[in-house]
Amino acid sequence: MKISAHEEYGLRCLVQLARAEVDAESLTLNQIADREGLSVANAGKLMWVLVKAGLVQSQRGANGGYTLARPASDIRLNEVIRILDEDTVDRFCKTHAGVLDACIHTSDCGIRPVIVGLHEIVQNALSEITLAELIGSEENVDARLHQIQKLQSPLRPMRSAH
Amino acid sequence: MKISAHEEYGLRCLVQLARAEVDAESLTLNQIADREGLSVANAGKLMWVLVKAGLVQSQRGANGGYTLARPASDIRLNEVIRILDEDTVDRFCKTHAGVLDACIHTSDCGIRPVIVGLHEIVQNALSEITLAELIGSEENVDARLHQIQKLQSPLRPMRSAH
DNA sequence: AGCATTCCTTACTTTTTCGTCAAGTTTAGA
DNA sequence: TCTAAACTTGACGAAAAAGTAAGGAATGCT
Repeated sequence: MKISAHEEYGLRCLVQLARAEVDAESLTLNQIADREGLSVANAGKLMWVLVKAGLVQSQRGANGGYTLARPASDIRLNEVIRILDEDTVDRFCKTHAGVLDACIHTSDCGIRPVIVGLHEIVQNALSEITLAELIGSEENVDARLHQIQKLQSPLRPMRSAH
Repeated sequence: MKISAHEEYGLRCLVQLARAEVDAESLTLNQIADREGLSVANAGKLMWVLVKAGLVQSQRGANGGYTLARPASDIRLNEVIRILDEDTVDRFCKTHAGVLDACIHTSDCGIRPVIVGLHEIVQNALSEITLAELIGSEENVDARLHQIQKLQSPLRPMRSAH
């Protein structure tokens, strides 16, 4: 259960754009790559994904650059992650079926809902955070995260099934 | 934000052992591999990780096999995932620092707490589920997951920082 | 004791993912 | 129109993950 390089880098680039938005500036590819320690080519490919998804606007030519398509306060992290994931969505049992062609658990599978449910939980948590909230100081972001986490109340155990 | 093959397969094997525990039986490697559609070699490697971590007990020789080291109702999924992750833990900014040696955000980073916080949220959700709860019917497991998800109350927005 | 069964361990091959390079296309300004 | 800045795209090579194979060691049964 880890976050991929694509996801993290994409998120970082968006945060840079969110910071630039405060001053109504646009960022060039070189600026973004520099600030995030990425190669220009890699950052370019990453930005293209975000542009294609409609999250970022690009302006070509001299004095061009990238800007957020919407205010940072309107962009929620679940949308960002969904875009950067893209391909990994929709393959639950299908890809991890092992040697078999079809999932061996098609009839009554205890694993599938766990996989799906976990993704839902993560998406749910992410939808509570906007890009704008990430440009604050580290302490603020940290506090925000723990605020979300605390609200997961303790649960009554479920009766054993069978 | 996806689950690796290791994690899913490992979880599946544990569920098989949990089912066998109900009848106080032990499962051989071939049985596990068969039921999960994995190659024997691959399942063997997987089981070895679980044995080493103390989650599973193994008995060599004729009539040998694998059994859970503890009752399934005592094994929570966060522990399972943590074991199967192992190597991916503890590398937040460090591994994804891009071209640079050190994280470019060491001073005041908005991304790091997000990465860490997300893992905590996932671990939190997982700690509410035990292996025993996964051997029920698919509907029960699904209901259980949504029960957890529902308890994430809506949050008040955090004031913008700066 | 010897044999069959089963787990344990190491090394290797295949596949996927990640990152980079290089060439091409579009735009803005002099 | 010409030039430079900037984005776009596809192909390539390196690194990591996933899966495979084979030999070794322990246990129980006859």
